[in-house]
Amino acid sequence: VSYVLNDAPGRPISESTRQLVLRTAHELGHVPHASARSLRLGRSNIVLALVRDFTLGFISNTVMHRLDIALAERGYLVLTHRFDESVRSVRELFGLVSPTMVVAMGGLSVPDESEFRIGGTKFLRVHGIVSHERVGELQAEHLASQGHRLIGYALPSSPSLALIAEERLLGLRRACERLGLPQPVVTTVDTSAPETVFAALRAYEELDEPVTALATHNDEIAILFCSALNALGQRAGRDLAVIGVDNIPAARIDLTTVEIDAEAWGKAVVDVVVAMLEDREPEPIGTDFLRLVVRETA
Amino acid sequence: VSYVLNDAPGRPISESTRQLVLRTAHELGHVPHASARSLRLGRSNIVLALVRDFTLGFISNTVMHRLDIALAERGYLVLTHRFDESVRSVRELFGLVSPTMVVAMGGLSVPDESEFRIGGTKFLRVHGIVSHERVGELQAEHLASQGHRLIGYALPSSPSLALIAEERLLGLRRACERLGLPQPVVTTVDTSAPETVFAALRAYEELDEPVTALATHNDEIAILFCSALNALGQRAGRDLAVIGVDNIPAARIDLTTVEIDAEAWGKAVVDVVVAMLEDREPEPIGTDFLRLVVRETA
DNA sequence: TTGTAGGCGTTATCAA
DNA sequence: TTGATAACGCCTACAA
Repeated sequence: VSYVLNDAPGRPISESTRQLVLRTAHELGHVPHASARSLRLGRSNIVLALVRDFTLGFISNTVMHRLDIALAERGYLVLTHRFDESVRSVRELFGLVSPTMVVAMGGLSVPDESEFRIGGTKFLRVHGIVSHERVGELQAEHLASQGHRLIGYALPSSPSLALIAEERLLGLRRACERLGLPQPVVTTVDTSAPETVFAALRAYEELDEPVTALATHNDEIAILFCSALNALGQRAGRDLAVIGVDNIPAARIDLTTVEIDAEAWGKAVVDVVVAMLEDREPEPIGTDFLRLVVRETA
Repeated sequence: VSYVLNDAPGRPISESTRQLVLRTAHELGHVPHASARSLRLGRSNIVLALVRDFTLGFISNTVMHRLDIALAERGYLVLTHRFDESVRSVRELFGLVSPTMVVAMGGLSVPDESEFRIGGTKFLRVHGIVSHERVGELQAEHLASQGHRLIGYALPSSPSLALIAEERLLGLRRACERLGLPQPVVTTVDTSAPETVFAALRAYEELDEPVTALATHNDEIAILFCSALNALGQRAGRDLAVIGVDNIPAARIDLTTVEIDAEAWGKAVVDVVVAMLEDREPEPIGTDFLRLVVRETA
């Protein structure tokens, strides 16, 4: 029965038996039991993608999508879990699911990698493949090239973005130093509280040296600022330069931004994951997923 | 060993044995095996949330979050899977994971519910709890109350939104009919191709009777239109009324919208899921999760 | 080409 | 209070 249902190659099964098995299985409504299979095989074919938050954003979403398709073709199942150490420990997690591989998506700070390697489980941390410091650098370099000196920086308040946000800001700081610009004026913005956006704009105006350009953590925040400027009768690109990150669809009308090539990045992640699943040494992956997209706002 | 590790209540275990078990388990780095446990118990404690796309959006994200927290407290694990019938059949899915319950998130059109009830697996379809027709109605009613007659409607091209989009549009159509307004001018917009937004605006201008108000499928699209109007030197609320749906954070500066109360909805979903998991009859849930939020744009 | 048996890690039952 | 054992459903090595 097992040989028939699994199409075991090179096993001699008479056609009549084969049909009998298939027919009976169908009549009985038989569905193979995943847990039993996984227990016997010693692997589950489940790839567990850990995210910090389901608000994946355009980039991670594209990466997840590619991973899903590519692994489905190879017989693996990608399941996503919102992992929060304060809700459940790694041990508890493994008591509920036995993944063949764990992929920690970007932005997730993982307590200790070795905790995930229980019983030969493979582990990959996606964070680090794209250099977020370089993102901040590109923002600073572009603004400097446009003649700006004092740069405002909009940092998101969301904890799920903190890890990446710090790196981008660090890159921007370093670039400012290297380019001989003053250190940026950093303001924390809560995307669900618009007043923080207006407060940031007011704070910039009250400085002795005016902030003429604003770099934001991502496009969503940049668009918020553009809306706020409009509400004040001002305009991004004219009264204040604004540059975002990601090149999300909503940015593609007029926002200047640092594009992260989600397709290329997704492909790179897929290559590494597949190599690890097949116990091959992964190819070294490229690092150049970034591109400056100049539009109206900066 | 099992009694100790699972803190089995009412089982007489001497303290010395208990300590020995715990110490040894720790020394050996023992981690309980989820598949074996699930096989033996006949249930996995996995709740599989099926989504059409990880671009969950603000609302579904909140719902998922609440579900995750509430079920973790009760010992269940919420795993999300991007389900696409063209990639893998339900049977194949069940060959890879044996969930205790399947929750089909909004926007997912499921081929056949009974397919998911394999081996006593519970099933809930979240779609339908919020009346999306009512959403479209509220949009139309507000625009009519502001004196608008001919309404434009921006329909998203994304297939993952199609199911919900059709319902919202239907509600809007019916309301127009009821209110004695002409049928809306429907345009499909691709959020990743800004030119489709400008094309829609041009199309509205070329009509004999002018479109004075625009209802969109959601806030993200509404914001796109607001940006496009700005780029043309026009302004939402002055040159064209714009109303969205969701009340996402980015909308909270000036967008008029139909808010979906994500917290209340999330709580309702949690209540039903928990009741089903505990084999109780779920309480009938409220249906009033909608509220009109009037701001500058309409 | 088909039949049989053992074991993956767990838990529940029964005997000691 | 502890120990032994069977069984969950599946796959595979081996015998027939």
